[in-house]
Amino acid sequence: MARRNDHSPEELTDMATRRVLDCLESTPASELSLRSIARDIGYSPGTLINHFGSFSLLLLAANARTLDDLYQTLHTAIHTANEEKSGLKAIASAYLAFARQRPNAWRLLFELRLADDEPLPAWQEQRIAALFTLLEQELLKLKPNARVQDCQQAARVLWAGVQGICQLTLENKLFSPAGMADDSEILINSLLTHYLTSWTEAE
Amino acid sequence: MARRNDHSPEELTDMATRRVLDCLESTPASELSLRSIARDIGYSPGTLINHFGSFSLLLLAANARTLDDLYQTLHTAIHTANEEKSGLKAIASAYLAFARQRPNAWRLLFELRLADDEPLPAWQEQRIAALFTLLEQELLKLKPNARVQDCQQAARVLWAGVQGICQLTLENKLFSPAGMADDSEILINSLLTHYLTSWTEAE
DNA sequence: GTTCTTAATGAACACTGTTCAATAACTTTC
DNA sequence: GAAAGTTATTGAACAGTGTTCATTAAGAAC
Repeated sequence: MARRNDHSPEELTDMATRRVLDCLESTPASELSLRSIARDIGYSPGTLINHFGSFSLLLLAANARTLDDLYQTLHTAIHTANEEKSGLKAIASAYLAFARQRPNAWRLLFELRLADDEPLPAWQEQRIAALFTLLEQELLKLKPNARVQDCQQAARVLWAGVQGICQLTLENKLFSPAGMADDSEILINSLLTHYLTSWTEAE
Repeated sequence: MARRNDHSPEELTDMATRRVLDCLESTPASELSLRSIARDIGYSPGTLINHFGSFSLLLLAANARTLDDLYQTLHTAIHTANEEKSGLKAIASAYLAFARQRPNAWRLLFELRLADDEPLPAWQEQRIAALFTLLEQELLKLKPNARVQDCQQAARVLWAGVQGICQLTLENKLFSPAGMADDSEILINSLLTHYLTSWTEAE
């Protein structure tokens, strides 16, 4: 067969990544396949490989969409903060809700490991940096005289901590004994409250 | 071919799981295959399926060994604690060292997701419960009048938090800006110090 | 020594991601 | 407008995957 030209490259990217995310609504990432995605959008496997470079890079392109959605979600969540619920807690809640609502797409964000000779593209790093900036700004509000480096560090500790809680609860790997409050919302709240109490007071 | 009987079932389990862990020393879990493991130990793929039930369950059996090693490591680490380094920090350090030393085996502990109709076997849950107990005991030492449920909850928050830090640094996904102290040891220390400062004082 | 049980197998199945020569539709040149 | 050049798309082939299953023969039971 020969060139068809009934979709532009941008349209192809859009169709393929959208199809990936649609599948992830009901199917774990491990059950996706290049061939089924190609079949679904009416192209051959080779076409997708030509376009994205590899199946992994197609998934990475889908991750970019997820990251954009996530950024939007967290960004608007900040405005739901009030005197009882700090911006950071609002962000964390929104993050947990996002992970719960789209567990497969969210997991793929962290599961996907590229080959060592394929470094993470710059556009992906920028998206993640933007997320961290969101956190750092909130931390600075909480402790206006904090050093920039301390905010950066605390942002990473909290991010990783919340990430761990979301992940382990999603996978049911916290094995909470009966009688223990184990809603991840409560665990996250405990993490933020205790950490920030000491962090804002320190020094 | 017919039955060989030159290895007992226990020996077969031992050979196969050991081979899996040996491979993980130099190869990520995603590159393992049932067929290569079978080839390496001189059996057919079908034999391993007969014995373990599926490739995933073979990996799960390998995870059991890793969990046992991890428990031993953490258990002995407690004794390195002194007045400057609490038992919890000693455990966290040992945990990080373990993850760094055997990243592929450590990752497999969390990556492996069984089908929904294959619940985690009891012997696996017991191993994980033992790890949590280790933490809860240390927390009780730190705050002798704490309620059991609070120790259980704090153990899970800290475990998940340390887990998140280990994972994200191992995957290089914290994108630490220049000038920020980003050694995971420091991040973990920040998490434990701040969280525990507030937690032990609370109420 | 014969029957019964069962561990182990190779072949088959339906997949997978990736490569690549062949193709035909567009684009450019004359 | 026709010929030459470019390139998106393809099907077929490749080497691999996990799993199933009838067939086999060694060991156990009688």
